[in-house]
Amino acid sequence: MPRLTDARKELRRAQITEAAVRCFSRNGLERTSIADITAESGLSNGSIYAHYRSKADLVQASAHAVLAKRAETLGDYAASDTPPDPDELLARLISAIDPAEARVGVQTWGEATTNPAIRGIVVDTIDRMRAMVHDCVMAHLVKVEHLDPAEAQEQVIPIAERLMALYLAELLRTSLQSSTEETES
Amino acid sequence: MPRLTDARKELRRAQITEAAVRCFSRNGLERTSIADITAESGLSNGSIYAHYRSKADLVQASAHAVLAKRAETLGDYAASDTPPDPDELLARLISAIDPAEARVGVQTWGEATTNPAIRGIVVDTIDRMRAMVHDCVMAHLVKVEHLDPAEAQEQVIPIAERLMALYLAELLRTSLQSSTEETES
DNA sequence: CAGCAAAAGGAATCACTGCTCTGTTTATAG
DNA sequence: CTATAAACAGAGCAGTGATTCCTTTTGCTG
Repeated sequence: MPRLTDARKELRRAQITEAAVRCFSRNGLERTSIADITAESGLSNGSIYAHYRSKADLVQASAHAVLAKRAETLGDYAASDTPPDPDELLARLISAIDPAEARVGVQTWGEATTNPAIRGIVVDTIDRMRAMVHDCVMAHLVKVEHLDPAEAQEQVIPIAERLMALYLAELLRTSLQSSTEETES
Repeated sequence: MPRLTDARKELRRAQITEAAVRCFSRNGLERTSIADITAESGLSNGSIYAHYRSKADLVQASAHAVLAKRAETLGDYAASDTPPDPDELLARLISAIDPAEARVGVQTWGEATTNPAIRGIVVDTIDRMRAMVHDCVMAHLVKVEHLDPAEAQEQVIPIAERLMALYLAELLRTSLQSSTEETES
């Protein structure tokens, strides 16, 4: 049964979402046409539909890719066994922000307000990140600050909340800076 | 020279933007057609174009209306001569959030990432709000906490930054809650 | 290698939407 | 009250863009 091997198929899908993300970051989710993505990916109209059922499907996959990548970055820090202090963690998260991806991320927030599928992805990712930040801060309070777990439990929530808020605000700020200048990696 | 008196003209414009905001909050900026706004406002296609040059123009006016209203709410608190303590200020701002407007607000963030006109409005409003929060916190530190102005100057920036971030995060959180249930005022 | 199904290409389709245009109605100034 | 120019209604136009369909090419399996 000749068809693309799974690995190759995954590559094509990635190639398409990456092109899509570039287009989205430049022109927004809705003002990007399939033709734009066709041109950017070097593929053709029809072949995109061989990999994604519809544009909505592709937008969903792209949103997921961008947000998941962001959560993964955080996951790396969270896994470290010397938990960074909260301000340090925030600084690292902020320095890992890519402007183009920030733009698409903020676009997904806007889309999420009216599109249930995207909302699911956004809410889910934010919740997961919040939980990781929470754990990270908790670990720091206990391991580095040597707080009593019960005491740490009391302090951790507002700290995690504040970190998430500052991070989201920074994403917004980045996304609102000159959109047409910097592009490539 | 017979035409609508200025007050009446302003009323019509407001009637249109209010209808537009309701549509946007339900379906998003791009998925709302002029026909939708026509139906929602009880007016007709042609008459909308008598008041707004284009859809982009109308979107801009609606965005401005939503954001300006939000800034105005903050302005009221800032003008008070008994400056609220920062947490109190935040609580008040949050309680003044209207879900439908939060949705449109977040949509404007997404739009701002690729639309210079909207970006101008968004950046401008956020800057103005940040300045007001800054002044408000400063006033509280000096008048209520009786800090030395020089000392207050040092502390005010991170506090204002944190307040803005928590407020923006709350706007986002609100906008991501069930979009199709609650609507009316 | 050969055969074949899937993938790629790309022109054609079709629905949709922003905007314009032509009367018709209405609010205002005198 | 009347004249008038703007506001309004709503059908029509033109352009756009997602999706489909059919043909050609390609990568996989036996």
